Amino acid sequence: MEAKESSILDAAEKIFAEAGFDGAKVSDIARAASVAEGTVYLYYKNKQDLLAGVVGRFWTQLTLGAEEAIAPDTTTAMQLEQLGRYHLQSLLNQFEVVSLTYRARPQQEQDLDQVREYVRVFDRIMQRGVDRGELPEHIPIVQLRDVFFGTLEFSARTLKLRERPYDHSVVTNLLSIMVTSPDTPSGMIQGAIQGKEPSNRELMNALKAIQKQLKTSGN
Amino acid sequence: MEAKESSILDAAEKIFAEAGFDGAKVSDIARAASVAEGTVYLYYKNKQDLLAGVVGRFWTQLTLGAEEAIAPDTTTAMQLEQLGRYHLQSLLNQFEVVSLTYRARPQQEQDLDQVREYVRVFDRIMQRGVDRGELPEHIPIVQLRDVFFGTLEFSARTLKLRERPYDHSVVTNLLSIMVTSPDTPSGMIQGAIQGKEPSNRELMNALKAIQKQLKTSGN
DNA sequence: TACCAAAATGAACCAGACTCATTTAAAATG
DNA sequence: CATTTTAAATGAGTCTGGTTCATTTTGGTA
Repeated sequence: MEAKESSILDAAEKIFAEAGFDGAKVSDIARAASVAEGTVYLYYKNKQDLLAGVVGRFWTQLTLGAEEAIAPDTTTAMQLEQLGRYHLQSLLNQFEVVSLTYRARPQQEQDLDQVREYVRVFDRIMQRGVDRGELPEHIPIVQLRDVFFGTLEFSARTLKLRERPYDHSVVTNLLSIMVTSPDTPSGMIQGAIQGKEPSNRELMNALKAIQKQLKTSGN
Repeated sequence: MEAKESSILDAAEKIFAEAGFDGAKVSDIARAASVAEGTVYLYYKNKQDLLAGVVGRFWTQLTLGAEEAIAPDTTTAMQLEQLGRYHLQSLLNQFEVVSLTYRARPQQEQDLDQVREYVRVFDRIMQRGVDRGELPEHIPIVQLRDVFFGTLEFSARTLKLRERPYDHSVVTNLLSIMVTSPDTPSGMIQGAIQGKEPSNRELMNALKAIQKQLKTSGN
């Protein structure tokens, strides 16, 4: 039966999430899934492998949700904002399961693949932005991917630590420093603007810099 | 004896780093430290607490090293670059110990404190930048801190995954999107510049944006 | 040297992951 | 249907490794 496997996964996710990996007993998971302890081991080699199953499924589903959350026919900046919002909300809503990911990493390669699949959503958005001419040709996508996901993950931890809910300014600030749109000449400046008033000195600095750049660059 | 406690920590760090938390046996650690198994429990409540000790010491030492790595009398951008270089190098050189941090998190608050102490190095640099007038007044330091450390941690993972050594462009790119210096009007643009040629179209866009900004903002 | 408190020891204990001989259910065969 | 074959499920028992604690050793003091 296929249904049994996923019922074991469901039980495992529940128990892992509420007790943590070490705190969860395989016997508890078996009971929650209404099977004998030995049955779990027919489907998963060991407890680690079971965790890998839970984590892998989570990221697969997250990928599906991400594809849905992104409007295909809009600007790159808008798509990044949608992905950012979706990602941060998911991290916050399912914080425990996300945390389990770190427990799975070293072992099974399998669930790393799922994570890899997930980050490709970002790569596709950026690549399309380049193809459309919305982004410079030689933009370092891989490094920006680390900026994007790294920032969101640390922001999620910060919010959890301070027991704060989802905060959209995290996403907009992140985008303002990543994407140069007509309205956001620079991340730092943008941050200051939304904090209070725009600082003319900062704007002038940036302006002069660009003018110098234009003059000195040969093309 | 105080020396015995740190010799146990040394042994634990070594064994944890090479075998992982689960793979490390307390009996192995005890043998490596040349004490009996029970002696370990005189100094640490349990295996988790021992891990917290290792992790806590690591971050404390990292903080000391960071303070040293930063020249006190230089620009904010330079100090951030120094901290970034130091941090990324440390993450790469001691990747295993850093990974152990995640295993310690949920439990003991103690070692979280050490991590908190570490990130304050960043806060101090930024705050000084504001005080000196190098940075806008209302810069969102806490969010930028997540950008800084989140990006570096994810970049370190990416480099490890691809078995690449320290890459300074990670730090410079990060700074270019975080800090608006005279030479880096915008992160995206800067990325394109160092990738190949500067894109005039991008520069013009940013220029026009700033001009518009200057006109429309009342002050 | 005798005494004491603190430090150290490691055999024994025990929780919990994992195994496997046995049972039960399902499918195939005639 | 009855019978054989195959697969799935069971849970009592094994075993590993973290933790405890009665006993021993150490180092200082009278």
